[in-house]
Amino acid sequence: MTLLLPQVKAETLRSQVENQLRQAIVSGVLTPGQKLVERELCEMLGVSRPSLREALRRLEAEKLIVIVPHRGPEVARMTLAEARDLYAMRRLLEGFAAHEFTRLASDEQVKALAKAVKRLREAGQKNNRAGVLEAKAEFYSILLGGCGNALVQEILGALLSRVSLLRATSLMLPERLPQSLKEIDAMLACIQAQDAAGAQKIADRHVQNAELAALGVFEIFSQPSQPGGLA
Amino acid sequence: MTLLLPQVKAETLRSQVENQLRQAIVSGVLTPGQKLVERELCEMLGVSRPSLREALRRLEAEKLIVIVPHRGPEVARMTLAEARDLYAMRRLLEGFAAHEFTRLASDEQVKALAKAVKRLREAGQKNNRAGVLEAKAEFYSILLGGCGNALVQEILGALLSRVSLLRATSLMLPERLPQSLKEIDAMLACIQAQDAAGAQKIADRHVQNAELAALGVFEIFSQPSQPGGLA
DNA sequence: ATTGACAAATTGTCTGACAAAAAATAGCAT
DNA sequence: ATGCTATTTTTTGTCAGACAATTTGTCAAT
Repeated sequence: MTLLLPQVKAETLRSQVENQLRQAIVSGVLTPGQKLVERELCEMLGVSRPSLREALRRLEAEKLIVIVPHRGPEVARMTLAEARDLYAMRRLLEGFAAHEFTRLASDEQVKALAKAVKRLREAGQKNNRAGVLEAKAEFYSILLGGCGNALVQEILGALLSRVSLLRATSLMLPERLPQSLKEIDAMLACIQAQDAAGAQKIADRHVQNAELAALGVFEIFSQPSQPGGLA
Repeated sequence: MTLLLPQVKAETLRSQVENQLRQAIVSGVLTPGQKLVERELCEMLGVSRPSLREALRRLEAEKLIVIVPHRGPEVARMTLAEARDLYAMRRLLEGFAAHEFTRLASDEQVKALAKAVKRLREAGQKNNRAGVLEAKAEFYSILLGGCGNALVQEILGALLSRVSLLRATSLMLPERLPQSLKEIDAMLACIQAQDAAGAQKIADRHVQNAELAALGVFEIFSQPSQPGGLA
């Protein structure tokens, strides 16, 4: 009789901690290079050390944090080389996803994608930052969900999380959005025209342009990575 | 004065446990679907539950094990669909690696690759199973190390671990080795001839053929996945 | 055979503890 | 004051023990 709407939690405490920390990292509340002290996080999140440490291990495996033995965890920092590698992977994987989506997606999925693009454009015109991010997430969700390969979804999802370790990306949005929208429109057109190769090429170039924009400001925001700075 | 060869451990206990379990899984000592009971593993490895559980979380993030809340961890099983997705990724990533290796590798790296191929062929002729696996690992290590993208190395490494969850791969070796060697030889030839596109194409086809061989025997070894078998 | 209640086993989580390593501090010599 | 060394403090790595919640296994009753 006690079952009207149970199943509301169903989530283990550890996974909640994991999600909170992940969210804090990708949203920039915890910044790259920031040291994470276990005891502080425990108090902050209201959990015990074992639960916290298990969550940290997951995030470490995702490369969102780095744990040096006996020195503790800190939010991962990305070097320029790592950023380049990451964008190269994105080009490969997003190109693949666009190609396969074109081949395999149902009419409904294509329509849903078009709808997401429309919402993206509207949010962009209104300068609605949160709306843009949301619509973009929706766009990726549909694209990856419809490309017929769950692994791409999994891997690219992890990569996109890591992208947020570059402070550049969120700052990049304003200027590049119009150009970005044009590229996405072109991609959608190819998809609707069943031009898989074209969609792939555009997706590839889209990421390439995003890379140029992001890495362009990389130097400016370059964190004091190694203590080798000379006078 | 007590320092002739310290630094032998330098490794945290948790990471040792992690490595031992990973090794046990990829080598088939722990078989897909096998239930892993925490207490048993603790006794077996001589560590406490917290250390073990942290190691399990890492392996869970690598998708080598699955942990269902309140039901505990077990060695991951791969469905046919997952295997297909995985091979599609391998085609993409190994093709990319071959392409970039051709472009970027130094003469020394190309020579080292040729040497690894030679060792692979010799081990194959002697029917030396362990030698083949070792040479193949060496081959991949050089290829990925020389492709100029550490991320590919990281991701493909994880994928190759998962491949061993298909019992097929190790059993597949005997018959397909000659054909496999021919393909690798051809790839090496393209690399030496600076034909990046050719090397990529061959790498792609190589993985495709491996997929056919592996998935061909998939049905035979198909584990009792879901309890939905009807009479 | 199916169902249901009960018992056993296992996981999720917490507390407390301690050695070892790293970081911070103080003290000393220059 | 500056730089180096030694000591204290902090933090992590690891363990033991405990307990509630949940799943799994057992067994009787219909």
